[in-house]
Amino acid sequence: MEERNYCYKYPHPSVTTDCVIFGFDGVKLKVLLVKRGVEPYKGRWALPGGFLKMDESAEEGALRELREETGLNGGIIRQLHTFTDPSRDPRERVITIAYYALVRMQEVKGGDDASEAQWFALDEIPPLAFDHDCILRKAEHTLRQQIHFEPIGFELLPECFTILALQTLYEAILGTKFDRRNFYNKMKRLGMLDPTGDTTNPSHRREALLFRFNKEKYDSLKQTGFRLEF
Amino acid sequence: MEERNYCYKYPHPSVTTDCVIFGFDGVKLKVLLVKRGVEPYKGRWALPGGFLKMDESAEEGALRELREETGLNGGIIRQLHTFTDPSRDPRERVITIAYYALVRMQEVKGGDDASEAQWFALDEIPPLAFDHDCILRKAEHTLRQQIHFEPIGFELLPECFTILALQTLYEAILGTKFDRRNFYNKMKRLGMLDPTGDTTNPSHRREALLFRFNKEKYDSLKQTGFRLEF
DNA sequence: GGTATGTGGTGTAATTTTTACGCAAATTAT
DNA sequence: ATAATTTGCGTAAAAATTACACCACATACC
Repeated sequence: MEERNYCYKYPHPSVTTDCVIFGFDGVKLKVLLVKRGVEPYKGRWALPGGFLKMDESAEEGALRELREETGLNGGIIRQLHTFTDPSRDPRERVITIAYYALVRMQEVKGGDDASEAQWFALDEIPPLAFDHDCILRKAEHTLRQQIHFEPIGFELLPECFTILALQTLYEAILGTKFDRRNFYNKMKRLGMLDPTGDTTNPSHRREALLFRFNKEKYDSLKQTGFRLEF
Repeated sequence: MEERNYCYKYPHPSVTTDCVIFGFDGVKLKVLLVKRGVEPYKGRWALPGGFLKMDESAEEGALRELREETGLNGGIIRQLHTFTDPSRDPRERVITIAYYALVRMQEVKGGDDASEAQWFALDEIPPLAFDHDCILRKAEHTLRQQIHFEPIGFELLPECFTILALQTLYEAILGTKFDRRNFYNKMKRLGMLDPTGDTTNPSHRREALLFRFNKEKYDSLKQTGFRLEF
């Protein structure tokens, strides 16, 4: 028989965490999904996540599930929203605390053997388990809002990048186009990009300068009441 | 004996909601607190809130608790953050889903007889129960961020207000000072304020024009990719 | 080699927005 | 009446945004 040793005077909901992991392949924004191995929604793609343990905070739980399911380690995750629709899980009352994160795809071993984790472009998302499409849309929206204030975009790029790569990323997130030269000038004027001195390997026509994000400069600018805008 | 009829295979945390209710008295930002009548923290001030029922969403639960504890009815609440520190409640594992809202103090019957609810200025907050001071600080920060994008400030003002009242509110929220004439010009240029034709009663030197927030105009402007800025 | 072509870095003039004020009318205390 | 305050409106200077022009570099092709 099944044991049910945890008893309460009043009913308690289950609590899970889910993570929306964004990546950028140089052209498109991508999201990391895992294939569910158990019911319900067995075989469907879903956001990595799972049940919260009693001795860990939600953030710790989300990071643990992420490590277990995708091999991703550490990194910064941000709380997105808590989804509480009483019928969002067909089994029982489950509320989920959703997080989102931005990672460098380059640093994640793609298509691992054991892992059932896979990157999907945002315009090619398969049907998802539970209300995960709703969570994903909320994360997209929040990312778009957030990028106006904080330089979180740099977390998606390799340490050294060209201005064009940065512009392409911002265009992918915001769904707009910028004038190449104005974008260039704006980034230069903001002064948060340090030239590395290196250039790209000449796969394209002309070599482009590589830059690095200067977080110290950003932090000092932020203190003097400055706003990152796009 | 105490009954414990709700049993699970794995331990479940308790889930509560808490609300940070902001008001504006024309000079300062205020927060609505309630005095706890039960242990733990009996007699201390706390955010209105309570345990989530199994058949209601967190938003519904937060609104219900708000009604029960402060008499406040309806209105818009926004999810703030979910607090999950395993030791944030001395009794057992409790996570809380925090909301915040902006209400017109004028429409709330102040100092009710039965109710133990009371407004406090943000710089005169008493010691709070649990981690409620942490929740409050987070709400302040989020409000400051939010006010840059959405015209939520109008929810704190009476339907008709002077430009000066609006400016005082923005200054109270953001902690800055604006030039009176520039603020005036900016609001006029944005075109979201409709003159009511009326003026204030002449308690002050000169009568001031009363305006009304034009939500339709704001919505149409937002569609054309406009940004509210301060 | 010489020419065409796509890409990368820099500059600049026109326009718009922000900032810093001036000023007069309305109202009230003295 | 006079002084003091508050409100409404305007305007010139500074700064930011926008829309481009221009040339250097690297490759492809003849």
